[in-house]
Amino acid sequence: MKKFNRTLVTTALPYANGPVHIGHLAGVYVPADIYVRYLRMKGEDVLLIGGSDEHGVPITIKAQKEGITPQDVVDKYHNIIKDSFEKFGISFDVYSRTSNKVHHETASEFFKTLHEKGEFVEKTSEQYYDAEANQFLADRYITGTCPHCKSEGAYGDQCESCGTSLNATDLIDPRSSITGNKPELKETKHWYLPLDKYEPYLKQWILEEHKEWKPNVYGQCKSWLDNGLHPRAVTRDLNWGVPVPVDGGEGKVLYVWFDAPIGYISATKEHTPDWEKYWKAEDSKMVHFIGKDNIVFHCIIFPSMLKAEGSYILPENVPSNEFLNLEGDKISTSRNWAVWLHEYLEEFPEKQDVLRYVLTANAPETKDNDFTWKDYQARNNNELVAILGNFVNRALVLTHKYFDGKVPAAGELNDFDKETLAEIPTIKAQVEKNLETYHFREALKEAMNLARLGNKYLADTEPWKVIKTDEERVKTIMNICLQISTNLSTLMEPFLPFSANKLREFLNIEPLAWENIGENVIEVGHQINKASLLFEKIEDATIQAQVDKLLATKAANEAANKPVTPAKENINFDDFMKMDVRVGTITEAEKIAKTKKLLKLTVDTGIDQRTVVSGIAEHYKPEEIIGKQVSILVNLEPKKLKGIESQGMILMAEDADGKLSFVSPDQAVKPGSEIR
RNA sequence: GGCGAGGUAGCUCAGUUGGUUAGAGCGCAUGAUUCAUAAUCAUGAGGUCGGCGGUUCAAACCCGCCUCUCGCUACCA
Repeated sequence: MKKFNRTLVTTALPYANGPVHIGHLAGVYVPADIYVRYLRMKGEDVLLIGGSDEHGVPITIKAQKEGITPQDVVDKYHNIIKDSFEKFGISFDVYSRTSNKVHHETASEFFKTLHEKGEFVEKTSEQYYDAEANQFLADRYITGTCPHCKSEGAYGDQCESCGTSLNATDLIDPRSSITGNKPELKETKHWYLPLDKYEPYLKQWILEEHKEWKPNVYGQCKSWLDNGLHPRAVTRDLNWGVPVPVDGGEGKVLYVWFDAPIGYISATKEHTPDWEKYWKAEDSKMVHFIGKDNIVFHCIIFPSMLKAEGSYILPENVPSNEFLNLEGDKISTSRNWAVWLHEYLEEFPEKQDVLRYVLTANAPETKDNDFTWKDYQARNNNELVAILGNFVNRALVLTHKYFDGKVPAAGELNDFDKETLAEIPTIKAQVEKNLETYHFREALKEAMNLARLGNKYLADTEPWKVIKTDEERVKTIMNICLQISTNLSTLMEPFLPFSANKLREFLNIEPLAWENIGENVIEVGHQINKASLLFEKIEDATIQAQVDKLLATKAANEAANKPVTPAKENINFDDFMKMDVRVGTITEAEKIAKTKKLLKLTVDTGIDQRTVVSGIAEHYKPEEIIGKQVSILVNLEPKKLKGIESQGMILMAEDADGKLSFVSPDQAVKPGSEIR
């Protein structure tokens, strides 16, 4: 194995268009923090780098919506995010931002270097341009009718209604969302990084030399590499970002994904004039902590950029977590389905470690996981309170009770004492092994075993009984319990820094080095402090309040967030009368094979029995809708879908969250009844 | 559509190069215990390892097909 002399740890840059939530913490920042705290305790040279990603189109859209400048948006969220991380004890050496001067200079230099080396390909293409707003339109700024499902309001890059990804030029009747005008096509030049050029190198580097990467990361890279890489545009027509620093770059900025990872470099520069040794020395190890949505950027694109530049090292590992869900649903900023860190800090003061613990114990390391408040409560009450907090409390209380809080001297150790103490180095080794291979969940579990060991030791030695007959023996027992407690304060430091600190206060000791674990470091006669509680039980009412809050916020936001679609143009009565809508009864329903959404329905329209293909399979099961009365447009011209002729259309009401429901008469009526 | 990851005890997850009775934590049951925030300790129940088929003396693990979940996906439509 390669020997490294220093480690550079980067954490994905959170996008500064909203606060951060538990998903961010669980996926990236807590594991990264555990890792660097561990390395620091071992006395290694390590930097933890982070910062806010402040460029890109969504920020300009948010600014426009709120009537403020993009800088206002990022200032606001950068401060909230930075503050949340600090309060959760994420021990950044530097937490920077991509809108600052150092970064603009660094990114600009980087681009120029590649440009001068001839690493870019320049290409001209046609893009939509809004003449009135005098700017090119990013895909997200163009809406129109989806060429596939014909629904309106599709974006230039994707139709949210049918999920298809699109090219802006495919949209029917495209509109600029800035002015509402019809945009025109205009030629524009962009710089592309020819990823295909680095493909052979990347294949060797990842597929051959980094088989130890996590399966999700390795698999994703392999998928990309096997499919072949293509040149990728690294500039955009936009005015918010790092300006393209070469001729012809006026009015253009670096693509946010080109600019953001360079943010790691700028942040390091900002932190230390010695930044180059972390980025360029062969004996430096770089590790990127990211979420699974970032894999391709950190494993393919950024390495290609670094390779193109030529003087940088590439990451040694890219531990990427999957996603954390919340109470069974995907975490979503726009739907406000999240536990926000700044809110948690207010509502659960002094409980940072509880969340750190729960998120580590249930981290989405191998697959998406679910965070529930009930699990949060259970882990706090049954693990932190009952196992860790309780053991420490027992040890301290007994020491005060029998020996006035002075560490007693151990007498001769019996076999059980020796066996117990011998467990400590074993646990230490297990924790190390797991931390070094990025298995934080397992590492934490092993660390908790030390507290379990303590509880078992007490149960087996029963000092509260022995004290009546053999005080000398109890001195030995308590000495060992205090040794375990001391070791716990060190072992838990990477995971639960606040509690480890509190425990040291109880024990009245200074921070220790990782290598002290397993050594007898607590002095005989040392006075310990009066114990208070390391963790407190969390009551049902507290948890219920959080669940209620979540549900209420969700409901409120759904109502407020989704504006009702504006009314369409007026039509005359004759137009309306052209539509023949009837009440029909569903008599048969079956799922159409190999489709996600489609059901084949047979409907009794009163006029006839007819077949209708309807995209409702995600909302209704075939067996539960038979006999249902629905509204059906009977004179829509037939259309073949998946080889089945659909003769009409079932009318559905679509809720803000996309949920469909039938439009049905509120009492049974005869099939064929007209709806007017 | 193509591709990737995942589907192991009620819940959350381990299972090394295929090798005996498939493990852990939480939850549950029973017992012990009272120093401790009714916390702790011991014991136990609970699994056709997503489904079907194949390779093998031997499959949770290798191969094929199917299925469910999550994700990625092209100047493809």
